[in-house]
Amino acid sequence: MADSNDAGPDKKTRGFDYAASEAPIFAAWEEGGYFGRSQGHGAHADEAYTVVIPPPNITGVLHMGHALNNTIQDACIRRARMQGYRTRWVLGTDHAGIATQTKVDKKLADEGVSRLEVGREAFIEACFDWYKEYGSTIVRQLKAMGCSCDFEHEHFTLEPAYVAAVRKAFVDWYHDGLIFRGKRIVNWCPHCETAIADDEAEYIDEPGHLWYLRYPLTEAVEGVEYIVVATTRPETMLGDTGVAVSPKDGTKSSFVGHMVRLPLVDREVPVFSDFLVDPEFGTGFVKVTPAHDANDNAMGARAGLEVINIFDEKATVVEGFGEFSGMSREEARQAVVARFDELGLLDRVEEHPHNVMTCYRCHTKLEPWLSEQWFVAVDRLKADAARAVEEGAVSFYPARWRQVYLDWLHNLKDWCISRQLWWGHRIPIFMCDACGWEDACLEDMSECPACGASVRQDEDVLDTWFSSQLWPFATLGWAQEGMSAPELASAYPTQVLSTARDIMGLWVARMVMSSLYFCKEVPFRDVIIHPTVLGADGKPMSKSRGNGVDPVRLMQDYGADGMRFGLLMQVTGTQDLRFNEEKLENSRNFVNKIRNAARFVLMNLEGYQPGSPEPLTPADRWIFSRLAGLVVRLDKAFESYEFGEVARELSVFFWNEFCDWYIELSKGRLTLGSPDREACQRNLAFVLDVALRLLHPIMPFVTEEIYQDLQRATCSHHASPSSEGAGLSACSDADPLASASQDATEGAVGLDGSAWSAAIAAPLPQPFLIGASWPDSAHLAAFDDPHAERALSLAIAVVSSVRSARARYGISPRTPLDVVIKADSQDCALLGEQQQLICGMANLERLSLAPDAVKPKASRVSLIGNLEVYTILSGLVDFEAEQARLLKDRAAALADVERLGKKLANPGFLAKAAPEVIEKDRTRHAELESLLERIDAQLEEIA
RNA sequence: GGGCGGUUAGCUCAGGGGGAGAGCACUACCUUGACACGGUAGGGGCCACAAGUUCAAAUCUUGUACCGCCCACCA
Repeated sequence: MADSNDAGPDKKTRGFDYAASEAPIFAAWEEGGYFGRSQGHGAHADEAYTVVIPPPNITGVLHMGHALNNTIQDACIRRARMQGYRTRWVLGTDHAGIATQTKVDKKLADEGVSRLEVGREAFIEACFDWYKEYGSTIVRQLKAMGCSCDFEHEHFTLEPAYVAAVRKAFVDWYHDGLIFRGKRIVNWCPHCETAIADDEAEYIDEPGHLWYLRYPLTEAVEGVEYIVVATTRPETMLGDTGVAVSPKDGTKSSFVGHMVRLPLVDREVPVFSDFLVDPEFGTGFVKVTPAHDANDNAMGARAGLEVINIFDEKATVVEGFGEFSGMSREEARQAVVARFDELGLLDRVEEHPHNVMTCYRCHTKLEPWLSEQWFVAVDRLKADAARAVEEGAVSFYPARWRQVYLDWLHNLKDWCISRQLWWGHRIPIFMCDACGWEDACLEDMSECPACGASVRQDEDVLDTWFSSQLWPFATLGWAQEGMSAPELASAYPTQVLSTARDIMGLWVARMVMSSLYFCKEVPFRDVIIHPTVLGADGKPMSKSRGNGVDPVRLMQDYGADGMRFGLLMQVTGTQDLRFNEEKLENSRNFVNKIRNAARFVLMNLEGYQPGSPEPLTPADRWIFSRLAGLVVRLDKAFESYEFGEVARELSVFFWNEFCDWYIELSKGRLTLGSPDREACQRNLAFVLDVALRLLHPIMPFVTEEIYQDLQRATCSHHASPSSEGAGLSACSDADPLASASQDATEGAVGLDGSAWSAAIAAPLPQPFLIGASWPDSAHLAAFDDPHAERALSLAIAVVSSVRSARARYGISPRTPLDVVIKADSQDCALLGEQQQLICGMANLERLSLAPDAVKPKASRVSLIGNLEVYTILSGLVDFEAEQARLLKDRAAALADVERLGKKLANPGFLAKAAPEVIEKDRTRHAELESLLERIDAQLEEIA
């Protein structure tokens, strides 16, 4: 079939059609109305929990970063929904100015027309067409992932309400003096013919040269007739209007105030000093070109230098420069250098690798270019944005991003917001050429309010981030109703924002700035900066590297659940995430394990009688206690957004505790006629039910599917298969939760019963797990049982040691064995309670326990803490192997005894260590010593 | 040039002041009525290096090396 090509060579292709099983579940949620603002229940019924999605670009398709980020958000929102918050995950896409314009440009070019030929209006129409055709791709992919966004209210940064919001923001800032027009150096892309923000520029390392040029002084200074400047861009000398030296450089102070005669252009320019000059670099003399370098511009402004622009918008030398006029940047460079050489003014040339700024879209080298642009003055805004974080109104996870955010703000300069594009929010500035009137207007203007002449609107559009910064509140009705919009009044600020670190400043900080200004409120409480997903080679995924992985393919191969779990498992505090597909195999296997465990439980529920879970056996008490502890740990991990921790806890509990031990221990109790079969059924159903709830935020599909089956299987009335949904209808009046809840209200229910119902029962029976309640750790705490946990861990150790003995001596698991355990009376009692359990799991004929037991003949000993476990080996025993094993154990024990002995003989340790630590080490030392003695005794017996 | 992160089993990575962990891979056994995308039992590591703090360091501090990311005005 089709999957044979792109599946890896060593991949086991099972061909399970995950999409076919997941899609109907998603459809059922959608029909059930779970994706809008949820109603809320329980303690948090009045609290809103809102998340806004970082709007994907309409040019984008789902990549691994999205997959991770949206899994994180969905996990948060699903858990919150289950906890009873009134949740809503706001969805939408970004018009992505340059990115989209580039795509549409290309599309038109393929059709043989240019943007300029079709005109502005038609071009924008073509962009909207493009959006309609491709913009929803990523939304479909989010659905495939199981994301529980509010799909019915999808936003777009160029929808009418959003356009109004952007316009209002611009007008308000303009009238408050925060937006101004200025002639400044911007990063200009001569290919796209637009300004590019600093953050949008990409740096590439390039081999280059440092040209040393001689500038003759108009009169010699201390016998020196010319000075030498070093430059990587000799062509810009055409626009030089000064030469700067460092004020710290005493050797050059005598030049300050003198003039040099600039070659080629016959211009006299002054030598002056400025702190920006690094005396160590080059010759210490810096040519200053105020029109073509940001630093030079700053220095020029301080020194009052003339600003001479030598390039037009295509970076071609403008008129007035003789032979150089009309040349490209590159031609001009060659020509200038050649002329200097001819004139004997080229001092020398050095190799000089350097960073050059390139356009992130077309990778043309950017030209620092003086042009008229609109700016946002950030000083006032950034102070508030910094304070919000300093005072804890916004928290970062992991916390160290806080400093990165503050540093970014600290270094923030005025923000160039105008772009010379067509696709985007057009700047709402209207100008009258007749009388000079100008204003920012909410409504389009056609005639001048001052003189009645016709007005024109600024041609430029706004930087995409200008609109993105309004995202959290522009999507909630701000433009129309301000802060009294229902969603803003009741559900703002949003709870958590999850994003990649590369847009920390670009987007996160700007949202804080704009929200504080317009809403007088932070936009979100918590910011999750998730790890960057890297390729298997540890490098960022990219097409050119070919190390990319397609999440859509991953969902085909591992299911959405498998991908989600596998991704979250790899989220650990701080790191980049080197994506490891093996982990997905692992989580797919986990999904399979869950399915099979559920199948086991379900196939054993015949004759199920509803009722409360009762911890009757040590195993029951143990698994209930583990479950109670699990919920506490999960809550803590979720609250600190430690998703890897969440995934690991779930896996250990479900697989290593529930499946490996509890289910195995249940098997004997489930045989027909077993006295506690019904209790065991209820307990299994209970643990499975709680586990499904805990797993659901990460693995929504399987858990929902099983939940449906579990409800049906535990439904006492075998309720009528209803007509709703595609086979997912629930028997709502007979699910285990409803039954439990009824039991509880009938009174006279024991502690455990009420704990169950309080812990998991929703106020109303929930037909879908997505709407069921999150287990309450406070109520489950009634199941906490350290005694049972210790008892089971002891029993597990005994069983493992017997199995180990079998494995070493090749004794079949089916051969029953006799075991003698020597233990103190306390442990004897503990193990005595679990005689049945141990015999069952280890397949023992007889198990005897006594404080004074002696080693039986032909037995193999294993020592667990204070226990001596003698497995009687009736069959063939290889005593040499046994001796080797004992010798190895002895060496290990001896090393530990010596180390601990030294420690305990250390007066410093005894004086300063915590008493409980000393006590623990003493105990362990004693244990080890007795272990050694016993090993020696064994060795003697064998020898 | 600044800042941050990483260096732990063959591989990918958790953990984190007092007995080295997981998954994969590997070895042996097991097709047992949930699951071979499985089970049981194993083998495998002076936790990058060096100094320091401490009674005690894989864990804290500092430094070094290497890998990676982010920011920056070196003409």
